[in-house]
Amino acid sequence: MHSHGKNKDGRKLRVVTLKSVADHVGLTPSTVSAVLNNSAAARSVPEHTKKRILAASRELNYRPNYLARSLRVQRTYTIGVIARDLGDAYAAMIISGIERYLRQQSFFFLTVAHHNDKNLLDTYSHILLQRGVEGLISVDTVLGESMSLPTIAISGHRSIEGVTNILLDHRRAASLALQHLFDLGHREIAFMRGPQYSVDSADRWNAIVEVARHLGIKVRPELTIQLEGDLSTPEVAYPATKKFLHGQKNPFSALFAFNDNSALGAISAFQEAGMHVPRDVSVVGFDDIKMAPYINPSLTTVRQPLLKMGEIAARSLLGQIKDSKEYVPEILIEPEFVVRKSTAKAP
Amino acid sequence: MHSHGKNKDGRKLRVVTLKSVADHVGLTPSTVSAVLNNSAAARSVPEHTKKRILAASRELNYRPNYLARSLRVQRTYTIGVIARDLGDAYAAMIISGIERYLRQQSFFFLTVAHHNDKNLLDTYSHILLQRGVEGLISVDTVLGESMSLPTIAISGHRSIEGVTNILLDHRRAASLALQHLFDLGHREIAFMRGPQYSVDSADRWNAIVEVARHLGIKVRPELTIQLEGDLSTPEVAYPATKKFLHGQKNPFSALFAFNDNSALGAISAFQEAGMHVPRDVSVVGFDDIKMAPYINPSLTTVRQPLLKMGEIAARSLLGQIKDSKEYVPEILIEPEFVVRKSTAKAP
DNA sequence: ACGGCTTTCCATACCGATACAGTCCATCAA
DNA sequence: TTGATGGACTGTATCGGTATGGAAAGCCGT
Repeated sequence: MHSHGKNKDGRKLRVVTLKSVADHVGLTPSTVSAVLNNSAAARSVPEHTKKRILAASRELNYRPNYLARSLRVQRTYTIGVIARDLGDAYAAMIISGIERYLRQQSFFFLTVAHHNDKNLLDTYSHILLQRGVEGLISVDTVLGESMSLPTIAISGHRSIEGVTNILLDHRRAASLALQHLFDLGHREIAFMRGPQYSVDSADRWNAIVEVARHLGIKVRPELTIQLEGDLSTPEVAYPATKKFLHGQKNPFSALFAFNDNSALGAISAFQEAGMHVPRDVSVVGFDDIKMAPYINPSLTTVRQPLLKMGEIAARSLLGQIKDSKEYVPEILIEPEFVVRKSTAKAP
Repeated sequence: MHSHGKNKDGRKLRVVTLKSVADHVGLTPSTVSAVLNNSAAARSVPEHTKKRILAASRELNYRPNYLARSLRVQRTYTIGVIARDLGDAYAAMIISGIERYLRQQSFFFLTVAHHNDKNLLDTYSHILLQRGVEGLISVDTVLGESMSLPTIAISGHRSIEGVTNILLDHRRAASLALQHLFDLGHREIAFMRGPQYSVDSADRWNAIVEVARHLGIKVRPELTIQLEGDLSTPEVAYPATKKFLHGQKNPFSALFAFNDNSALGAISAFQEAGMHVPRDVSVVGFDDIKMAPYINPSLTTVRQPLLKMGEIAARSLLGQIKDSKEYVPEILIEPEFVVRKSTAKAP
């Protein structure tokens, strides 16, 4: 049996505590603490004593107890991250971006996934609070009213007093995609609408409608594919597209998919129906996932800088926590457009 | 400006503490604590008093301070998850599986990413310890010697006293893939070798070599593609495969890729070189990522149940922590084989 | 009337740190 | 001799809970 921090008797192994360091140098915990934290009181401690303390602390390999310290100073250097699901690439990339920034700032994070369950979301918000997180980042999640902590919502799409919204400039995204298709001569374009639960869906859709009108492109209900289900797999779009194709009378020469995954599902369906992409139908994706250049045909898509969005969220949150920077209600992220081989001149 | 847990004067908002509940019912914190925790001492508290306390606690919306309680009882109900990178699908799926199990058990987890940096890994192990995690799960990471906590290594591939290794049965995986190719008539097969840093690489390779010998398939150095870099994108394999094809004299009719991503990169390279998959060359992947059925051609692959592996890791860890179950040195996970359209009869 | 037994609740120590007021001693000026 | 000053620490409260040995009050039997 392994020791697991206890000795053979099953008793807890004595850990190095502030007191043990103090005993070791023949001083009190107060003094040692003052020196180790280089606090105001440490000014009156002579250099040689400081050296002794530091040496002992290193020798004994002292590590302050996080719980005790946090309890005392009321800081945890921890934030909470709330996402729908941790397995999909969207959340994973954002979390990765968050991690990248937090790492530099020596913050940590607790992650929870609410799986579209309102109760779970509520419970988790409370538990995270209880655990002393100093701020929250939510990912593609509608939050309840007014959090009692600094909060950043990534693609939260709901303005809540005190919550900073980080969102992609969907108008610009729609504009990039549609202008590209327009320039290639496409006029009859099919569109995908994301599922209700994704808060990105509505904004994206509104932007599309607006930009389309501006360009004189019609958004026909018959040419609209409504998605339902898990966006993190092409599966979401494959059957929907098949159904859409079945008995489709209106001609169309392009599809603006909801994301790269759904683009992939749709392309599968098109190819199966004997349509060639991009000769017969052009397809534009959204996200620019890592695979996008390597699928066949490589995907023209709107790049959403997820890693960056995560980083910006973390930076902005810590700005409020550490430097008590004023909160800004909204941060718009600029998408890029990547032209590859899934789009071509309209036939 | 939002309130953020403080009132307008910037003073801390009074939180509901055990003491405030006690004051409210005219008892002491001890009594209230005993009742709320239904501890041994609560047996001697009469029913009506208990009711009063419970009611007050609910009315005031009392939530015990996690830090204080944890400090006292020396439990945090938190584990640490150590991965290389959080952005790639491999880690994301495993973490998702971990989350799924922890959720049921009301445990939480802190995540750290070491980015192949040995120092960072060491630092993080210590910080996680310091933060009182009750156990660790590492993902595709070589750990140092003997952790002082219950530890599960997913694809850690190194036997360390006290650490439970969870790993895919690579022999079985290789056998499934190679037997399939063999049955299709392939004899000259190209193989990919994963990068050094991934601890999965070596085991996988050894399994391949062994199974190949058993089947009478030659593993030629000239038909081996060594990968370096980020495994989470097809990019890792595309240039390597191009280079491999360039001036390749030995004929081959199939490729066993390192994972689905690299399979995708390789297929891209093949197609660009005018080779048709699977007519000219069959490709077998590894992992069965969500896209696998939807890429073109859909991918024949070894399915690695990542979600399940995460769950099993979490279950096994909590088994040791909560129920002090005996630790087992190794848990072997069975792969499945999924036949799709990237493999065909040898030409 | 008095020791013993319940019943009901409380005082206190403790977890491991930090913050701040206070003590003790030496030195120095008046 | 006395008071002031400064240097080098220490004592104690505190963060917000939990565990445990008592303690006060009432009742009972003899």
